[in-house]
Amino acid sequence: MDVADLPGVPDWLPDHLRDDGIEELYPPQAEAVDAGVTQGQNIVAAIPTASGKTLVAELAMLSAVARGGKALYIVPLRALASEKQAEFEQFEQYGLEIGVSTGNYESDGGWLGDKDIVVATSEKVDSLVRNDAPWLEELTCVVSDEVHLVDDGQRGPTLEVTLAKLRRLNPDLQTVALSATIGNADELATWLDAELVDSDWRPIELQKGVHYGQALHVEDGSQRRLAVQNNEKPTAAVVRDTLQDDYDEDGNLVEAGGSSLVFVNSRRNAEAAAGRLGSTVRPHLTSEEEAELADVAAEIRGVSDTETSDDLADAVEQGAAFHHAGLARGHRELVEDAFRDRLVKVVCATPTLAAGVNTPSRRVVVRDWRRYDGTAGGMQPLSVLEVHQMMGRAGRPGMDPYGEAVLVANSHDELDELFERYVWADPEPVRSKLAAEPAMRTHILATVASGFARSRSGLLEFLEETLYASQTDETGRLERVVDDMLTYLERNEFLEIDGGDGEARSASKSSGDEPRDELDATSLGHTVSSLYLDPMSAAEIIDGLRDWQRSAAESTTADSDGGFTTASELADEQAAAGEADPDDISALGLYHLVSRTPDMYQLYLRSGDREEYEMELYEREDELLGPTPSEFEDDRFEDWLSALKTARLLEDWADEVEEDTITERYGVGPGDIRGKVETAEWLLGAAESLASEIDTDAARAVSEARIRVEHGVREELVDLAGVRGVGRKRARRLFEAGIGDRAELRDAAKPVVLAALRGRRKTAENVLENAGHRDPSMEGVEPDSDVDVLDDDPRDRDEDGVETGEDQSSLGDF
DNA sequence: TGGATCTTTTTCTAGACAGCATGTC
DNA sequence: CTAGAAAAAGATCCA
Repeated sequence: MDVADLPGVPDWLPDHLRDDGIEELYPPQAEAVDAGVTQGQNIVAAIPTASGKTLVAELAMLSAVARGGKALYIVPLRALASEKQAEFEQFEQYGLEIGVSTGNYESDGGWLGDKDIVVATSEKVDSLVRNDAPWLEELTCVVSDEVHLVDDGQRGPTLEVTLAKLRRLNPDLQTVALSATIGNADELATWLDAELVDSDWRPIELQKGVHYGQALHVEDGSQRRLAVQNNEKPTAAVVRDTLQDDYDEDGNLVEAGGSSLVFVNSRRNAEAAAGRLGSTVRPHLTSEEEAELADVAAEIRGVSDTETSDDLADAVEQGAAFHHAGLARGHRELVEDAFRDRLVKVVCATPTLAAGVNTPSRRVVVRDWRRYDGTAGGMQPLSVLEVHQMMGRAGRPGMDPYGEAVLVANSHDELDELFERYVWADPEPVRSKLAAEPAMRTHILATVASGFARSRSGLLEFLEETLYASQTDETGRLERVVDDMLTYLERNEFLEIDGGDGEARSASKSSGDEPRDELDATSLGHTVSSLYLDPMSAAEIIDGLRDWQRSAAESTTADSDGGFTTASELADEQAAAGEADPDDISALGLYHLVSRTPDMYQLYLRSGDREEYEMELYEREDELLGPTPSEFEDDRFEDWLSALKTARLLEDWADEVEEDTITERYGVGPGDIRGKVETAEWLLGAAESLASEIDTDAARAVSEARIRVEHGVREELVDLAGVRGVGRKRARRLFEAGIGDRAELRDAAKPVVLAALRGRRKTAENVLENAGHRDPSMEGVEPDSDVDVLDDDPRDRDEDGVETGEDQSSLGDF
């Protein structure tokens, strides 16, 4: 189909596409147009990655906007939100406004309601629905990218429920769902009342195969010699083969040496493989490449001063790299960019890269096809869909003649099994996971709190609009889970279930069969829902805070009857007893409280950790909020300990412990620290709201603990670190120079400030300006030479900030 | 005695969304 | 109930 023949799109689009070199639509795209994407028709497009899904979405959104509407593009990852934003910004020249909204980032320049196209994560959209964003009603088109993720147990239900809510909010909403090729795309189409475009057409051919012994067995039945040299591992042989230039029968260069993407099943394996493959790659590098790689390596070392950072830089110098979630954001971006620029020849990655941003490669090697799964008790094979997603990264459009995806077999039996299991196999069908309890807990509360359902029957009626309902005939299970969760939510004072009296009964349609029918969220329930907390997390936090309040009140009055059951009873007693002192809450207690909620992904206990943290627990038990579970309640006790480990990491961070010390002490990567800190920040923010809602005196302490993790500083730096441009390092340097807070910074002698900031004039001016200094100019100011500039690890410093020296600090090791 | 190399035992395991109000070194 | 790569520890050999 010629781009001139597109119905319903803006006038400028055909020319714009031609300028991009697009004259004709790909077959699946044409199919989508025939099915009516540009005319408001609902579409499910199940087509491979890189076969032009984005254009299908753009056609739908641009034609919707051309009709005076507004479009929403839902992505599964924040990183994809920014990738799509960059892509859609090409339309700004035609007067369209693009907005982005994710948890950590919201595009500036006006309200989202004024944008024509908004890009957001599914959770963010859910949150917008819960908080009643008025512009959602103006939507005329929603695109859901990677919609096969409704199959995901944790996050799938959110997408499913959110789509159902958006469609109920606006019955005329055009829904475009983009999916990988899956077994049951027709079921998705039925659910969404959509036309189905199901195709495995690709713009570049993808050849799948399995390597075994000295040969690569290709899916068309052919074999190619691919020899493994002396001490080499099969993966290295495949990578080496990819690096070699390809010639055709006449000796013409067909394809210069290409890059490989190797998928493995653990971070450690990724790092080890990258280190080893460096020696495979190095001989193939030109000297210019080596020089450029050295620059990238230097940048990597600059991102963070940790072992991970060093290891990555060492590998990159050799033209190899690893990629996993323990990397800092900066690391990831540097690796992705260097790989796209073809500077780095091999990336060894965990699944981060299969689901993440677009990083195609000439060849993909799926080295490990099983992955450890504790809940299943051992190694589990990857799903066909997942392996196909990895393999789909092979072949860069317009650059490679074809892509190759290679699985690695270690025995003849495995060779056969891999062909059966992955090469020939179709992806498994996508199944809704909505009926799982954790998902129901959250979404029932949200659905009631935001008014989508006001009764049990209304709730069930709403749930009928989900994929789950369309996939099951067995309604009993859903009803059972709903009732269990309603009971749970009522018991925790998030919901009220009424209707036992005659009035409510006659109002409900079901005329008495269901005596308790009417549902209403309590004020607490509304708070929990709009904070986006799992109700179980909220309950844990509330219990912890109340427990503290109770024991604090008990310690201020000699007698107490204990046994408070409600917040108001507690408040009465506390009024009689006098205020509880928020200073008795230790930061560790609060970090532990949020670390043990289901919203925090806890650290893993390794061998030896158990004893270590049992000791720690014994020493600091009184700082923790709530009763320690008995050692005989195995699971709960284990959780308690790993929450303690997580809390200790947060405490270290808030005690200004160096990044590399933390990564070493807890066996995590720099990216994990950020992740934990970010989650803790969010949960403590939520805890702060809950603390004032339930009327405890803890809010101030929670707020301080939050600010301390946010900036990674001790108590005395909280005020300074709040100044824009001042983080944990600069705040500490200013403090050591005698500047204790924001006010003192405003009045401080400029030479002292300049010296404390290590002579950086620009930085000093910025800092002074942000602190509200009348005349921040540093012109002609010389750093005060009496100021000692700290450059050391705070561990080596005692309370007064005096250097204690090596020998003394090493005593602490015993 | 030291070290290089080979062999056995032990260890350890993917990912990442959200509030709110604005910005690290 | 299930695996397997890599790190750590142990064993062997030779100068």
